[in-house]
Amino acid sequence: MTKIRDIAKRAGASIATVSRVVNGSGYVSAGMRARIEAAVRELDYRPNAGARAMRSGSSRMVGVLLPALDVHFFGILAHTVEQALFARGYQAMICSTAESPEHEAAYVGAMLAQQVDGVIMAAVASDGAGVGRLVAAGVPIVAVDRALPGLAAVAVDHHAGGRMLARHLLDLGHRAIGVVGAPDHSAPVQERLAGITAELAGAGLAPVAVRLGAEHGFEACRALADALLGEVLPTAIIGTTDMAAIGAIHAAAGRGLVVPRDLSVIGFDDLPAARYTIPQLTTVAQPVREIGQAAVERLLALMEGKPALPPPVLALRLVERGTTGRV
Amino acid sequence: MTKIRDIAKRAGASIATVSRVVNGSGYVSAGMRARIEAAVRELDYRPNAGARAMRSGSSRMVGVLLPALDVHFFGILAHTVEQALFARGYQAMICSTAESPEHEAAYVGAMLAQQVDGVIMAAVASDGAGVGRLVAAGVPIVAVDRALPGLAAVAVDHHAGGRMLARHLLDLGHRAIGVVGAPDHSAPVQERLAGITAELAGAGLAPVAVRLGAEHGFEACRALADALLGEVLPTAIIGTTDMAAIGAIHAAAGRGLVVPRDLSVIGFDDLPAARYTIPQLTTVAQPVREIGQAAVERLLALMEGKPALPPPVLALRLVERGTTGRV
DNA sequence: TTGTACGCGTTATCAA
DNA sequence: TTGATAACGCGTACAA
Repeated sequence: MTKIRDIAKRAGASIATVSRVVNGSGYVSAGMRARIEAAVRELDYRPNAGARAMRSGSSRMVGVLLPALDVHFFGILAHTVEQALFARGYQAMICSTAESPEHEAAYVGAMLAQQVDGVIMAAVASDGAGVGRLVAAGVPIVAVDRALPGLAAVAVDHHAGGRMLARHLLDLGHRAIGVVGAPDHSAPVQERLAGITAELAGAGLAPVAVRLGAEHGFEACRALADALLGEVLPTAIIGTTDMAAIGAIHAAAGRGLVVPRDLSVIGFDDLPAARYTIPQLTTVAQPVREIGQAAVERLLALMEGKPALPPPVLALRLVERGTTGRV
Repeated sequence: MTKIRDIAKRAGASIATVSRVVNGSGYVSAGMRARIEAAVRELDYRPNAGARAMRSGSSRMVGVLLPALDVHFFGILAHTVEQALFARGYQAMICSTAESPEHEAAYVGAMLAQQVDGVIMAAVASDGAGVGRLVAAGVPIVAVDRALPGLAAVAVDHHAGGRMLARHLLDLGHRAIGVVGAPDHSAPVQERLAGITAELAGAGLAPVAVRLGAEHGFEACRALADALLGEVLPTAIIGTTDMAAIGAIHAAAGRGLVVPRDLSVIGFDDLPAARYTIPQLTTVAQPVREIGQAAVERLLALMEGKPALPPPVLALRLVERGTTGRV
C-alpha cells in the first residue's frame, strides 16, 4: 500500500503539503500541486480510511441494517440506498441480519467499531437492544420500511395499505375474504392485517380466515393458502405481500380454481414478480426506491445537524391488473 | 465512543492489559480479567476498527463487488457470501456497481482505502482496470459467477449450461429453436449462448433467431421475445436467464400461444421466480448459494496463504417443470 | 507557501 | 502477571 510518505518523497514535498492537496485544504502552489497530483496518480495512492477516520472523527460510512438481501424487496431497497449514499460520497456498510437477533447484535457492534456516521435500518424486532446501543452511542438513525419508537422513519402507511387492499375487494362486491401472509413476526405485515380487518369491520365484515406463517418463501406461502382453501372457500384472498398472493394463485390453480373468475387475489408491494404470473397480479404498490432515497436524505440531514425534514409523502397506489374481478 | 483507556481506568488496569483480554492474547490473572470484562460489558466497549486495522495490518473486512443488488440473483449471492463471511468472523463490504465502470472504479478505490483483506467480485467487464489495481495492490481476489483471467474463480460452466438447454429441447424433438437473452454484455449470457449454438450445431442445426437485449428487466425481456415471435415461429424458446424465459412466456400468451402446447420455454438459473408462473418454468438450475459459500472458502484459503483449493464441483441440474414438452 | 511535530486508538515489544 | 511505550497513517496547529 502506498502511503502519504511515499507521495511526499516522490513529489519532493512534505506530507503536510500532500495532505493539503489531497484534501483540497490550505494553500499550495500550482507547481507543487501538479507534481503531487502526478505522484498520486502514478502510485494510485488512496488515503488509509482507518487512519483518516481516526483523525477526522468521521468515517464517511453509513451502516445499512436489513433483515435479508435474498428477499427481493430488501435487495432493491439495499440497492437504492447504496446508490443514493454513493452519490453523496458515502460508503454503505450493508448488513443482512438473516432475521437473527444475534446477527443483529453482532452487526451493531461492527458498525460501532467502524465508527459509522449514521445508520439506516429495518429492524427485525422493535425492542431490539441493537437500536438502544446505537442511540446510546449517539449515532443518527433513520428507520426504514417500519417505524421505530422515537426515531425518524421513512415508511409507507402499512395500515392504510391494508385498508386499500380490503377496500378494492369490497368495491368489487366481495364479502367472503381470506387473508394469507408471511412472515408473521413482521411489523408491516401485522399492520397491513390490522388495516384489512379495520376496513372490513367498517363494512360489518371480518375475514373468513386468516393464515399467517413464519416463512415467506414461495412454497411456504402456497402451502398456507392451500390450507386456507381447504377449510373455507372465500371469493377473494388478500396476500399481505406479493409473495403470499402469488402463493395463493398457485394454491387456487392446484385446486382447479380459475383466477379471477372463481377467486380474486390481491397482493402488496408491487415487486417485479407481480408481473410474472398470468394473469398479472393486482397489487398495492409501495414506492421502494423513493423510500430508499428519502431515507438517505433524512439521514444525511440528521448527520449534518440540519433541521429535521418533514416526513416524506410516500404514496401507495392500487395497481389493477388481472387477478381481481367482480364477484 | 468508549475507548480502551476508559476501560483501563474503570478496571484499574493498563491499556496493555485491557488489550490482552480483549484479544485473548498473553497472560492475565483471573481477577483482572473479570474486572476488565465487566467494564467492557458495562461500557459497551468496541475496539475502534480503524485503529485496529492500522496497527494489525488486517481490517478483517472483505470487499464484495457485484453488478447489482436489485437483480434477485445477485441479491441472493450477496446474501450467502455475507452470511458465510460473517460465520468466519469477517465483515462484508458489499458494493453494487450498478453496471457502471465509474462506480466500479470508485468502489475499488474505497476497498483499497479500507484495506480490505480480500475481494470477491463479479466484474462487469473483464478488462476492467479495477481488477488490475486490486492485483497490483496484492489483494487476494476470487472471481464469482464469471471467470476473470488469471484469477481463482468460482463459477458454473455456463457453456455446458447452454448445451444442456439445447439438449433438453432437442431430446423433446424440437428443431426450430429461438433464443432470447439479456443483458447482452454479460459474459455468462454470452457463454450460454455459445453453448446453445454449439449443441445445436452438433445436431446440424442453428437457432432460428437470436435476440439479445441490453436491459434484463421483465418488460424488456418480454418485448424482446415478442419481437422474435413476430418474425419467426419456433417450437421452442430458450431464455438465457429465467427472467428472459418468463418474458417469453408472457410474449407467447400475448400472441395467443399456449405454453407448452404451442411453444416450449426453458430458462436458466432457477431463481425463486421460476416457480411463479403457471405452468412453472423448466430451467437449468445453478447452485447460487453453493457458489457464494465456495467463493468465501476459496478466498479465505487464499488470504491465509493456504494451498489453493481444487476448483469446486458446481453441478448444473435440469429442473423439468411445466413449460417444456414434446413438439 | 511549505514543513515539523503531535495525537487519534490500537497492538505488540520489552521491562519490570 | 502487568505496565510503559513505540509504531501504524493521517490531518492540522504552529513554526518557519
